[in-house]
Amino acid sequence: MAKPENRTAVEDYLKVIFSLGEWQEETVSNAAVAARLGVSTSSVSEMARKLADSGLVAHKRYGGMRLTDEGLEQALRMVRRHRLVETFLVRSLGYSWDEVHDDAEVLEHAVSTLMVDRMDDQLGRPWRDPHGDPIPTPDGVLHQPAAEPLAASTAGERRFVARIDDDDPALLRWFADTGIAVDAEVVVRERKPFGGATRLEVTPPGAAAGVTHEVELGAQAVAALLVSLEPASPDPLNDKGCHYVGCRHIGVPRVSEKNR
Amino acid sequence: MAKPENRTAVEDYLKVIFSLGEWQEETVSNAAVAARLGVSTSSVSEMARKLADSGLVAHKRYGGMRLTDEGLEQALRMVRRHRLVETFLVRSLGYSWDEVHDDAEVLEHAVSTLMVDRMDDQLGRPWRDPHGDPIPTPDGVLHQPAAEPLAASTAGERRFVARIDDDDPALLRWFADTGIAVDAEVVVRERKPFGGATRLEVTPPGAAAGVTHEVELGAQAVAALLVSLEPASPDPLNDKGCHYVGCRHIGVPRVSEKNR
DNA sequence: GATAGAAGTTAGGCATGCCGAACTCCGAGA
DNA sequence: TCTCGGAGTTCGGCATGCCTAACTTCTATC
Ligand SMILES: [Mn+2]
Ligand SMILES: [Mn+2]
Ligand SMILES: [Mn+2]
Ligand SMILES: [Mn+2]
Repeated sequence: MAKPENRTAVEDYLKVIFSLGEWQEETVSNAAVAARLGVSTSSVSEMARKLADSGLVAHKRYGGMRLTDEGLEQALRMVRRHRLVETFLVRSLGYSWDEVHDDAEVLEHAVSTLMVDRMDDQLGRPWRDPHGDPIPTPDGVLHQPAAEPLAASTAGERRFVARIDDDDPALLRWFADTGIAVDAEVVVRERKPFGGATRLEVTPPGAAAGVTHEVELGAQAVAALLVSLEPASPDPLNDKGCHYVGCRHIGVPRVSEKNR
Repeated sequence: MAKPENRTAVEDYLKVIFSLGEWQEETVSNAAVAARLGVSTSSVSEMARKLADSGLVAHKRYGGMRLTDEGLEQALRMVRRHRLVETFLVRSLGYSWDEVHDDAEVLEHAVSTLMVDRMDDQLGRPWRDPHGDPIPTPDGVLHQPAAEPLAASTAGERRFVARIDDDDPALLRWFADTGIAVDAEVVVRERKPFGGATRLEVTPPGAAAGVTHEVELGAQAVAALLVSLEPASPDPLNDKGCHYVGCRHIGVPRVSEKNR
């Protein structure tokens, strides 16, 4: 029987460090990683040293840590796996978008590169997952849309839902019920003060023009939405393959086998 | 991040004990398990005690071990996962039959029951995998075809390929080239003595009647083939869902959720 | 029936990854 | 500048699962 070669701990740490580091601009605190992974800070200290020894993170004692280029590359590879798996489960196996995250969390450590390639082929090289999160390219570049929290929008502004936090399945189901999905057009009608509700006029994606309805979102729902000023373009906008204007590129492009 | 809940070691041991135990009729030796898993016999001794403590195997000190009903049920669940995953990789992701085994060996420990169900649905409830190995039913019964080693057939006898050992990818590719596949009809032309070659007349599955060719198999190739006297029936033969005459049923049928 | 060697077990260790408890650093406020 | 509390680290332990080496048991043969 083939041995699983358990790298799942390292892989999970890299993913968390990546996502906590504001896409690796900032240094990440020990405590934040511990909270996200649900482990103790002493465990994080130990792993930080191991990752530093392997050259995956830069770690200053009593300071935080930050991914090295090598660590970033591996983190992006895991993000790609996670999001491709989620997309596959939804599009090819009939999962709903609230069911995929936990399964993907396990599968991302188990799928071979062959399987990743086959899923990618079958899905037609998707560029984002069911929640709008961009899928890093095979050569390790993440196209980061210029999206900001819905909380930053004020009454009267029109936005497009770009990404939806997939942490809470119940919230995702509620969003589905209310027509809030990736690419939905939303106009902020009212923002009640002091953490009050936000009223939106929602045009679900693909709806006939003018088919809108109103939705009232609580703070938790608002926090789960990232919106962009301009809609996503189904086709790439330029030769870099960007689907959003003002898209940032994260990661050191890996030289593919062919180009070497 | 969800924790992987590493039960892969236990799962692999159960599978091996199952397959070595002639479908759990006999007691399995420590050394055989060690050889199959590529671990030392002392590791097997330790695991044997743990499995016995969990009630998954019956283990007599210095004697062999044998699966309990509970252990058999779990082993069959793993076999089902392995073979369904292989079938899925071939039919839905374009793997060839020599590529699937190693990937399935990892994935079988990672797929959720939801994913197993969805794959099963999408594949139309397959009853055997790409190598002809029967897939245990969801309620834990394995329909074991009455197949015997090709080595037991003598010149002049006609057989149908029922199962092909998937251990050696190179051998599988060679079989594919020579038209030997599950459901192929073979007539033994000659058996050379002293471990010599076996000459077969092969009718590949689905070939027009009379389209045959000759193949000469070495001992290793012969050992990889299980053949049956009568062809498999694509549709179930009876209300038990058997696809072969003389099919044996292994495993204690689990009462499904609905029937309880 | 004795006995050597094979088969199985136990003991002691290593590696990973986690924990709580105790210690150390560091910087913000007095 | 001093200090104190929170963040970070180290330490000893636990659990898995594997190993080698030494030991025990079983049995096949004489
Ligand atoms: Mn996810
Ligand atoms: Mn996602
Ligand atoms: Mn297999
Ligand atoms: Mn297998």
